[in-house]
Amino acid sequence: MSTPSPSRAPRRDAAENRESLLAAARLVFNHDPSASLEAVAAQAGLSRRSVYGHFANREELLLEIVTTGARRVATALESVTHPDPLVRLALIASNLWREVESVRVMALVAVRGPLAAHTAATLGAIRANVRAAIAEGQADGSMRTDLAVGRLARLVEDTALVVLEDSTEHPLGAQEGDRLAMLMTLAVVGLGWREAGTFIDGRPELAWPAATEPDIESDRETETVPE
Amino acid sequence: MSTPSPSRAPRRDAAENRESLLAAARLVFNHDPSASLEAVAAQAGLSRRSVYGHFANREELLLEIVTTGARRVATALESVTHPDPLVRLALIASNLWREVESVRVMALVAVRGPLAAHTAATLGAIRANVRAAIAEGQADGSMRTDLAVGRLARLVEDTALVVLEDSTEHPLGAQEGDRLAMLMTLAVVGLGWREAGTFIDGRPELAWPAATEPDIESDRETETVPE
DNA sequence: AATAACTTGCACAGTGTTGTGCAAGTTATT
DNA sequence: AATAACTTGCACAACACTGTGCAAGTTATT
Repeated sequence: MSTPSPSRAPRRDAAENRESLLAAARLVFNHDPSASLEAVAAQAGLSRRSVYGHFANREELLLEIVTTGARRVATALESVTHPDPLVRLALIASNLWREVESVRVMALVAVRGPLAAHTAATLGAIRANVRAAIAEGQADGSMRTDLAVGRLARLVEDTALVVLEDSTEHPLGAQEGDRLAMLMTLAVVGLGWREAGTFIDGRPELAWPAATEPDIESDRETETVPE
Repeated sequence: MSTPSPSRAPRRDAAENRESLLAAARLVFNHDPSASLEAVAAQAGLSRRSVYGHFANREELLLEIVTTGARRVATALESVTHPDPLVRLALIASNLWREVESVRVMALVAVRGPLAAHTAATLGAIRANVRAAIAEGQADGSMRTDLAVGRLARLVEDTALVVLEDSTEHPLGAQEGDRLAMLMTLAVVGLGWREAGTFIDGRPELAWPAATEPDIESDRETETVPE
């Protein structure tokens, strides 16, 4: 039943085209989530008609992008573990930024749009992780206790998205964005800005990974995040 | 030239219907910004056809809602003046919440959607106000200086919108929302959570206005913002 | 009661999209 | 070189919506 018999192996370029379409869709939808399939196909260098050779409908295409993206982010983030809940949160923020930076708009769609319900399951693990870290931080006194866990968790999430949104219109270097994501997260959970800054600087886990080629731009001051 | 002569005064109910349509549009579009005029008309108890008796097209209707809304908010906020820039920011956040609470989604559309360019002028005054407060706060050491004014200003704005968004899905009492808006704003500009809390509690200007009818639900604790 | 002002319902044109069928073409695989 | 796998272009139906014209109705105003 696995090999009906009178057929041949599927062509390899078909798979490539499928990937082209996915890549094109990521690009185009990241610019305008409600773009037409015509636009996507054009970007992929294919015809609109052929889209339907790979995906049953628009919905399915969209869904594939979003779910694989969500899975990618989820696996990257659920590996984050650290005894200190503040560090854990900061690491989550940092990793999220790195993963999602290049597909910001789609990420927002995935989280906000009608597909939110579908990604909720995949992203549930992350959410749980954030929630747990906050509960722990509230318990040990390192995070604010004037807001309920659930609300605070959502505010933390949304704040991460804010950084993404803002950087969409006002670009930010990878490193600056990384730091900003952490700073904002810490701010929301209750740390004052000096506290947050020294906290980050004091933990090697939160440091920006040293360049592979040693100090190639070590003369560049990065104390502050420029506009 | 003001009264051509062979006509009559316009009917009073027409103006009412126009208002009904605007109210309906606010309601419906606030639920789904891309809803059809059919839906709007139905909500107003009128026919789709009659919409065109009052507005040239969809765009014009949308525009009227957004611009009058923006004007309303702008006039409410530009009157905010206070020597202390922190208080000023908190007041802006607080007033914004009160003005916009009931039309959250439309507010987001007005600020984010394609009409953003149109409202930008109206809301420019507020933005300038926020920016000025931040610059002042940075100068006198009451706000963080690790982020540039422009970026910080945008983050403050976006954070206000986050509170609006979150409260759309997870409703919040008027007073709780008010306080949360202030807390988040202060957090973003650098205050630790205890600092922010005592700051708000220490300024009568930032207190929730006393009920007109004395303590009608005074038994309700509102120290914390529930989920 | 007369009449202008307004509303309504219907029909219709136009637009932009999605999704399908099919015949003819191109291309990878065997 | 044969052939299945894939792409393409075109035509077509369907849908949901916007905007307009018009004749017939209803209602406020005078």
